Amino acid sequence: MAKHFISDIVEADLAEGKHARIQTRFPPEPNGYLHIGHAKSICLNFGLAEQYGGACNLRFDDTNPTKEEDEYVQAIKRDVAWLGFDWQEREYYASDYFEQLYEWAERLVEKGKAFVCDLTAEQVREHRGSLTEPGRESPYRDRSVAENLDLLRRMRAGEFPDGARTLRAKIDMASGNLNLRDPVMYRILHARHHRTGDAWSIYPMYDWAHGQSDSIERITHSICTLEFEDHRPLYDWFVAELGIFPPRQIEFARLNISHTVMSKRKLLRLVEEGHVSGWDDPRLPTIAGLRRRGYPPAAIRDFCDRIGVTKQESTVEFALLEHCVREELNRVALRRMAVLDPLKVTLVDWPEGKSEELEAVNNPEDPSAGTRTVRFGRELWIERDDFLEDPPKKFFRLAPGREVRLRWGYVVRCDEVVKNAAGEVIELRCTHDAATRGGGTPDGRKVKGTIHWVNAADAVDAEVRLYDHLFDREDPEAVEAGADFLSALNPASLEVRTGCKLEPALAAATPGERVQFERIGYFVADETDHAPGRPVFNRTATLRDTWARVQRQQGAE
RNA sequence: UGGGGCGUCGCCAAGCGGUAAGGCACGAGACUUUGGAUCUCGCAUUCGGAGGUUCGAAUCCUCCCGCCCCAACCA
Repeated sequence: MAKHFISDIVEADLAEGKHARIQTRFPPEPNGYLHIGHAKSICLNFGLAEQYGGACNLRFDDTNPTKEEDEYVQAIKRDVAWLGFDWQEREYYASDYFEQLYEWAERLVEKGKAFVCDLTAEQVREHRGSLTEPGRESPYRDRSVAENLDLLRRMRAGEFPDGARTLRAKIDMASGNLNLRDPVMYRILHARHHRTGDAWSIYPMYDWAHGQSDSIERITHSICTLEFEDHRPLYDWFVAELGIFPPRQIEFARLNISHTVMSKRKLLRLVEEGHVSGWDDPRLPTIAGLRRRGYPPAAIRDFCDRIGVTKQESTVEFALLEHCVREELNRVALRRMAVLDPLKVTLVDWPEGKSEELEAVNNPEDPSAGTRTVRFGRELWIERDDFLEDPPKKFFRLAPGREVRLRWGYVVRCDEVVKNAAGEVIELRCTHDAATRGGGTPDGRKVKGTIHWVNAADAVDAEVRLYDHLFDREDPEAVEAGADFLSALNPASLEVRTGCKLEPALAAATPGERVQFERIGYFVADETDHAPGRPVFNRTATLRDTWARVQRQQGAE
């Protein structure tokens, strides 16, 4: 795992003997699905624990029953496990600590450090002051301990309606740090909680629950994102007033990636307004989406390792993520042949009804992946892009009178181009060189081009989904004045192809299986729609395409 | 105009007073039965700016500039 300022801190703490072992935690709120930004935090927290011989807890920060659901905790658990991390029996919930939190709240009231406030939400806001002006103290700030205790107990007992009162910490209304201006600890909420049901009518604010939850779990290094830096003095204040175990909070910059959005609010909107098919839409940066897109967990972990951990706000190029995916898949994905846009080839010198079995390598990067047999016959499908009637310079594929090698098959020459009434090419009539079986050229001649193909007699039809960036620009927020990020949606982010031709081995793929379609890209059998009788593949990433670059250069000249 | 944080190559990111790592991207070449992969080579005389300290500064000091976060009974 990479070295960074947080691992430096951990190493120093361990070296000084400040801790015998470290304890971290990943604390999601179960109000949405996890995305790759969370993966950065998961890899960091679980990674540090693993690297330094500590442990990492999975704790759900479920303090707001109006937004949280069990569906989300299930999805989060599945995603963390899929990423390759194990929290063992350490699955905790902030709601498990509600009783302890409440006891501590009474203790602060008794110490005169918290009070029940009757101000409305709007009045609290008015009293808070502004960024440049100090706030004003609540008129209820000096209630007696006895009255505060009585009111707090009645709040808990459910005697008051939602929003009628709050419990507030008594700190400093003049602080330059707004978080210290008598922050709310409890609000009245008659809402059913996904775990505690109707047991509570008051719920702790995140700021009141988080630090204490860390303390209860004896978290040595409480790692969070930059926006909580201002909250640290408050967390430290609570812990000091309570005299409980003090976790050390360390903040790092959250992950941003180009061409996509990462905020839960925006993701929720894309899902709810139907701009994508759901939380697991393969175009989304959600863990579920990346999984369905075919991204291997190892690639995501590698990515999180490479981007580093700093306090610098940054946006990582999508290309780096894609590089990690390709690197992993290149190593492990079996090669298969599939034709996405079929053009018929007939070998006129090949006997009708005759077929041969050829041996094809499964993965040139991994000899242990072995070989498979592919059937070759008189009629074949090739990629329409692999033929050009009037080829430009540097085009190495098929053209009238030209030779090309059919991968693992024979070298063939195009003798005749058949067109329909509209003038479109509908078939190529070719001859093969019998001496080139398997693709070799015994006479030593160079055949520059090699193209993929599928035998028409046993090709399997399939649906293939081609994905591209969900947004058409690096920064989806960089839109015309008055427009929002939805106007940056890429209309071509999904292209569904049907009637694609697959070699038979692909029809047997299991959902979630990742393969390389030779010369095209990496694909995955869709985890929910793919079935033996109805193959459906999603494009994970294209292969690097040097020809496309050459074309761009030629076009630019 | 209050508080907090950050400014090193197109994008990430090392560097912690001794004279700018690495990755991605990009470009050139080699090799190739995937125009894939792989391999070589190139890519910041300069570290937001200006002063200063020092034999020596991205690293220390001063001032300035820019960007981000904070005024939910959200997290």
